[in-house]
Amino acid sequence: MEENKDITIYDIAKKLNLATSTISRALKDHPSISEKTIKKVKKAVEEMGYVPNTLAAGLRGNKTNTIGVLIPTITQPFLSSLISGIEIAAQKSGYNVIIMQSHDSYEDEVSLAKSLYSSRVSGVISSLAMETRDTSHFQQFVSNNIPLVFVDRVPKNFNTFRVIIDNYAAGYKATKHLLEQGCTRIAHLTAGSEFGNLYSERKRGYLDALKDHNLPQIDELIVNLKTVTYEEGAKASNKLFDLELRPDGIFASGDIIAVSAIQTAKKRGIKIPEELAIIGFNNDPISQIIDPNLSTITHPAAKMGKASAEIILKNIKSNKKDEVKEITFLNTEVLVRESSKRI
Amino acid sequence: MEENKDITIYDIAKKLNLATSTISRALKDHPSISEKTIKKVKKAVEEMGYVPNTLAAGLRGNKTNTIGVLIPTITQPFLSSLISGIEIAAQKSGYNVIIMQSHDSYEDEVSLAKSLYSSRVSGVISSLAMETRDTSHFQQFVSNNIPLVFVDRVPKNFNTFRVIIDNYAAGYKATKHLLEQGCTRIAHLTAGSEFGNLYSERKRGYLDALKDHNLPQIDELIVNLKTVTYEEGAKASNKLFDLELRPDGIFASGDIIAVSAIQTAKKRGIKIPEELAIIGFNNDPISQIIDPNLSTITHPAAKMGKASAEIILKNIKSNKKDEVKEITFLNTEVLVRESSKRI
DNA sequence: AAAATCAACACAACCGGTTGCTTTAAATAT
DNA sequence: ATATTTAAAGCAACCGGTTGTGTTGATTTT
Repeated sequence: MEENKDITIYDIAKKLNLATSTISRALKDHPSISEKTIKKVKKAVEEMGYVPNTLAAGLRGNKTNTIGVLIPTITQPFLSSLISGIEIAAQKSGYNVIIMQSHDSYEDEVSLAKSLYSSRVSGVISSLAMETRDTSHFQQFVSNNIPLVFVDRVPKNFNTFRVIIDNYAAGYKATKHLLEQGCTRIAHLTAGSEFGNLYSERKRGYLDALKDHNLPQIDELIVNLKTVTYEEGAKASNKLFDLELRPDGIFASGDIIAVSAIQTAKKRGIKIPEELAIIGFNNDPISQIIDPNLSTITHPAAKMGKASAEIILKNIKSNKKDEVKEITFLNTEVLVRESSKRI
Repeated sequence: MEENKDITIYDIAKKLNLATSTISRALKDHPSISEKTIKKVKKAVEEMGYVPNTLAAGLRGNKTNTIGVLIPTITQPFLSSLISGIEIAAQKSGYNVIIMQSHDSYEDEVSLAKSLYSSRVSGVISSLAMETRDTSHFQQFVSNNIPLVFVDRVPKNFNTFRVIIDNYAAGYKATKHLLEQGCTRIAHLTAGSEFGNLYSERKRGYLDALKDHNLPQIDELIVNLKTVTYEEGAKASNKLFDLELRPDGIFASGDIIAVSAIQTAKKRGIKIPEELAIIGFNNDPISQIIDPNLSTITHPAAKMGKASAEIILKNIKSNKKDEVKEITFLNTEVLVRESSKRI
């Protein structure tokens, strides 16, 4: 069992009769090392199969070239695209991404945040867990000058970078679109809590759009789902379809819910979009698979990831702890497809 | 700008008039530290807000409690579920997961493997990039006793752990199912290379099933896609539907392709499953959304991730470098839904 | 030719835990 | 009362790069 010890810069230094500091500097093309030596070092590195130990470098320099991402789950299309966007931007700058899933649990989020801090990530990007109300476990990053970006589901009162869409405007646009298609009884399928001001903002947009078109708020047309799942969507849809006065339009705050509504409606023989126009939210892959194709609101996941990563990269080692951090708004668009196209 | 230096065990040692070694041991409930001292230390840790530095610990101990995952992308449902499975198992044992995407590029894979090695991960789980032919960049892990698990798309000749499904059997089962539904001209939509023996194995199963049912291999019914995308699926499907003798069944080696085939067929007015039975592969979410629902082969992503992680955890620090590593096979099942149900 | 300048590299402390070995003091044995 | 064992904690090297400060010999300046 030969011990396969790692090659270190000490081994290279010994072989070339140089100091470790010279090796270290040569590897980063430091100007005070001669061309000749740099070449010699790099050749030896190649031959001996040296691989730098980022732990040692990180420990000494107190930085790790790693961005931590703390999100509810990676299996949702929106979030996996978000990560992908982060990852591509990070990789381009030589940064790695370490991903942790809170599974929407507050307890896990707290513990994982501590773990991220322990591993001395250079920056953190997070989308809050559904359960989360108190966000003080993120304070450690700000206090220690580790750039922190909240994305999509963000806390309201926390002075750090935020990358979001204008959920209010998006909700307004979605509803307005249905109104323009001639809908007069528009239902809204929403979810979860008022925290994270995601669904609640969309709902606010929905309500204001109605008001601006002189339509009343009808409470029985607004259904609040416990969880954003297909099953809950079907349950809520059935509730709507059982009403004496059925809605002629649905704005669902998520594509899964909208798809569920479409299929539930189809089972009942309700014609889409003639009798019922439906618009979703997110532009998930399923929105293009469902028949009829689902109209939806675009949610620029990859762009949001990219923007978040770039903010992190720009603010690493900036030492502007106490400044007011900007909020980045990304655009959403109404994507009109078959499920809502009446005219 | 107050310098917010991290609290270290030195700070705690100083405050309590103890040695750093005592602090370190107290934090891990070492038997040679008294209960009283342990309590005192933990209280101080709490009060002073000490957070351990895993870099330092990792450097000293040459281990990091981190599992590296190197896969083509995380946006495919199969792969994001795989990661999720890995992550849950890892988190349970106090391990973190660092994820890197090769984007199916060989060059990226090589560079990311080096990066994973640099960060001294305790284990590596990888699914090969499409482009990859040579896998010698993974040798460094095995040589240094870092457990390596290949999952799903695995190399043939590399003595390390592998977690896979029996793609041959799955391809056979899928085809057999179509045969049992009365299909006699079964097409096969496959993809990519012969390397990674993923699609090629499924195809072999397809061919053997035909043979066992005394049906000939018809080359015009076997279409090889360049990439596994909706568009390529549509193109291939149209090619099939343009044939003089159209197929009456399609076994598509992926749900996206199958869904694409369904929608292409529907556009042409081909009745599914009456005129054309279709079965996919993976059991992606879209398979339940498409109308008619897609029959498919289950691909136990989360289980495969869990199994991979458990193998890593079991083999960390085992020092059995030269042993023959086992292959883990997970089960697949034929999931019969509407798209293939004729009887 | 002596002094000043500079290129190129060496020295050694440092980052923050971990761990084998030693020391100290209290408890037990003789 | 002395020797022996044991519990509890201290000492210091170590992991592998990084970096501020020195050192040396060669080149340039006056």
